[in-house]
Amino acid sequence: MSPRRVTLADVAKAAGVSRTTASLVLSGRGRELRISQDVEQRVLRAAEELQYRPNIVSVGLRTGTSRTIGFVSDTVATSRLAGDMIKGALEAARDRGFMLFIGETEGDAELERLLLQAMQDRQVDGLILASMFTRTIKVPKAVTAVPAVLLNALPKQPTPLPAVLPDEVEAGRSAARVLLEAGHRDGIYLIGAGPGLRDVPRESVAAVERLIGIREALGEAGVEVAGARTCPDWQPEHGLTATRDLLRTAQPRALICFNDRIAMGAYQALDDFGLKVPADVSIVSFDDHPIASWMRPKLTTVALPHYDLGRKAVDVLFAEIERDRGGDERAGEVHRVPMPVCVRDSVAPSDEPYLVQAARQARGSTGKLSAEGQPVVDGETEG
Amino acid sequence: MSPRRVTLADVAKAAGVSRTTASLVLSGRGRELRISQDVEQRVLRAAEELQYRPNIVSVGLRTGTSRTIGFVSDTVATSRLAGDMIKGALEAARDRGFMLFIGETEGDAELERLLLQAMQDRQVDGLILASMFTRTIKVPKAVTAVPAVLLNALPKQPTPLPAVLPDEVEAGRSAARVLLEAGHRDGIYLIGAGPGLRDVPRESVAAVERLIGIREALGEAGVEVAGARTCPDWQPEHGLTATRDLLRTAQPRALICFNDRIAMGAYQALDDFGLKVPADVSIVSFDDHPIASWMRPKLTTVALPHYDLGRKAVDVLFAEIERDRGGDERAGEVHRVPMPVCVRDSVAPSDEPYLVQAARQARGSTGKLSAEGQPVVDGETEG
DNA sequence: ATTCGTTGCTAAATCGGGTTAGCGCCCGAT
DNA sequence: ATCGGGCGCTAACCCGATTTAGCAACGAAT
Repeated sequence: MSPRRVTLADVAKAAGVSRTTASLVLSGRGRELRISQDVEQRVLRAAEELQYRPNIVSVGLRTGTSRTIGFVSDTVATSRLAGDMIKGALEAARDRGFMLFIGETEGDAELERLLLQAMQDRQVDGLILASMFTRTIKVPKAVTAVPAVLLNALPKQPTPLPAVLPDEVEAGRSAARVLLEAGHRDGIYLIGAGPGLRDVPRESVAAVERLIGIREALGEAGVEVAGARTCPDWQPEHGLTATRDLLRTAQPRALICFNDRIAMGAYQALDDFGLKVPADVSIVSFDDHPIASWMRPKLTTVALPHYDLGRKAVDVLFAEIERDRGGDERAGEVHRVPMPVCVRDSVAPSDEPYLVQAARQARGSTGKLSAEGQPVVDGETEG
Repeated sequence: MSPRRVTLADVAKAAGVSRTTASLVLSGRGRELRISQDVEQRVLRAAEELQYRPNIVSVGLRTGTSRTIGFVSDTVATSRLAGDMIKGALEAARDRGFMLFIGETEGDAELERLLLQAMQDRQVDGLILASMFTRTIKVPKAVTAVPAVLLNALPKQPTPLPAVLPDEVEAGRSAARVLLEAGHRDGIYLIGAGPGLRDVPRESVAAVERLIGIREALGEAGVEVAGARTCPDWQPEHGLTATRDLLRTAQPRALICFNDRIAMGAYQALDDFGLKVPADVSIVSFDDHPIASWMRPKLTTVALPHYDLGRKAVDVLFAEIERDRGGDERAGEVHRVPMPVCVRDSVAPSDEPYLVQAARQARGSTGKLSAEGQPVVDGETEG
């Protein structure tokens, strides 16, 4: 085995002082407690020479702190997307000298309970409860004992826990703006969700919020969504069939795909119909999945800021730990992290001059409106 | 704040016994140390009623164990591929009641040193040193103090550390076998590396080993590689250009791509030349990247068993911890984890009857051999 | 009646630090 | 000379467990 670790007692002996004195010097309280310069120097020298490092387990026992935070997620560690969340959290924690415990629950409540217990048995200073995709979660009551933050998730019941989430509404606005700024005003279709706020996959917070943003930004520009196809699950094959279906009856000039996997299917459907991206159809999407930069042409997409989410969660958690120490009570705020646009090659300027578009729109040759003012989509109106 | 945790002293008081007795009963040594049935029952009941859980930090201080292992990698947590490695490790550790510290070094030696220190300060029971892609690494000397295992990596200097790696040679054989069993004997080309063992990307252990396996399996069947294109980096664009280059001069019947990203590029190149997968050209690849099941047709590929690698690393680490306790010395073994074939839709049977192939081969119309018995590839022979 | 051995339990030390209370000592003031 | 007080340091307790050494009570053997 290895040689025994150097302890505070070793340092004290080497410096010819008591453990107390050594402890005071090394924790920086020497000045305050009137330790002489001479002794201070001796202790510091001894610690340096012996390469003393305090045993955090011991400190933890005495002070109740472990310089460790627990990162519990449903399955975040596994997905590349969300792996970046861990990376962000890891680095933010490291900046403060903290380590991360990682745990996955697989959505199993019992496992989650066990995991939270195991972490509290190890005296974690705080917890991050992360979700792989944005949604509402039931907060286990075990977390009340320790400062905690929700990451990429909203509490199902009202709790005083802060939450950190991507700013999906603003992302929706960004996506719309990308098309508007390229001059698109007509033939903009949605693939994956919409046109109504209820036309979304089950439990998808992101879908609703993106949709709101899209409709706001388009609405402010006086542009209507020409139509939409909802996908039950946001996988490439659904993007493929939905887009194929669309192309049989419509001639889109631009697609807003609700994520990159759907966009991948859309690319293929367009290819099947002999349409070129972006010359014939511009595409903007969400997530910035790694695949987005592999597709040809490279996909313009509004990125999920996983890394930033992870960092932010740790920042918020430390604030939470701080105020827990202070004894303050405060309600859980919701923090939104901006989603940046990754401009790549899938959006081209609309070649149709603005005035022509406007005239066409006035004549109502596309983007017909139903009685309720909602775009008519293949006979279905928003519910 | 929360109510104080229940301690052993609380349990002892409730049961009307000393802390010692409570400890003995709860650690299962009651029988052995002649504690009466009555007292045993009282302690167990008290612990149950108070919901006692031992404080692992305290146990750690006394026993020097923390029921925790450290998982240090260059950047493993971030990549989806390798995220599964963590998942496997996580679950294997959990099965034994252990938690995982995660750390990323980004290849920075100083950061690595700090991280290993931070973990040892927290009394980890063992370390897993993981690499994102298979390669040789310099083992930091800080790890000698604690049991450790290399994951997806080989030590640069000889060390007594065990290593866990994917069985790439056998994977190469598997890939070749997939084609052979589909009846392919001619026009098999490699994209990404080869044909010689030195025609590989820098530092790529996987390339060399896959190549060995491929050549062995083909050789045993009396089949020669028809040609190869080496890629400096295994990205889709390189697969695209390499395959395009190949198609200008050759008519492959099957491609062995050295990973799925290359295969993705190959698909596109074949499409450019109007060739269909698998009708015109069969493709088999390596890694089972998520993209493999999104491609159309779905890609047949030999999977990197990330999950199993993670599990295996933990198993080997526990064996290592065990023998460290026993005081045994043993040299670091290399453990190989099988890479399973994912049969999907990119390989079709060769439509050429076996006898015709054999006859053609006998006439030497393809697969010419150089003097050294190596296939001639566009004027370059193996070095 | 003393000695010895079990039986069934507990006091006390230990791990490695943090923290409180207070001990000598020297100096200046009364 | 005596007292008070700042200075510089340390003894001792604490955190929550494990573990060693040993104590009382009782019965059996000498």
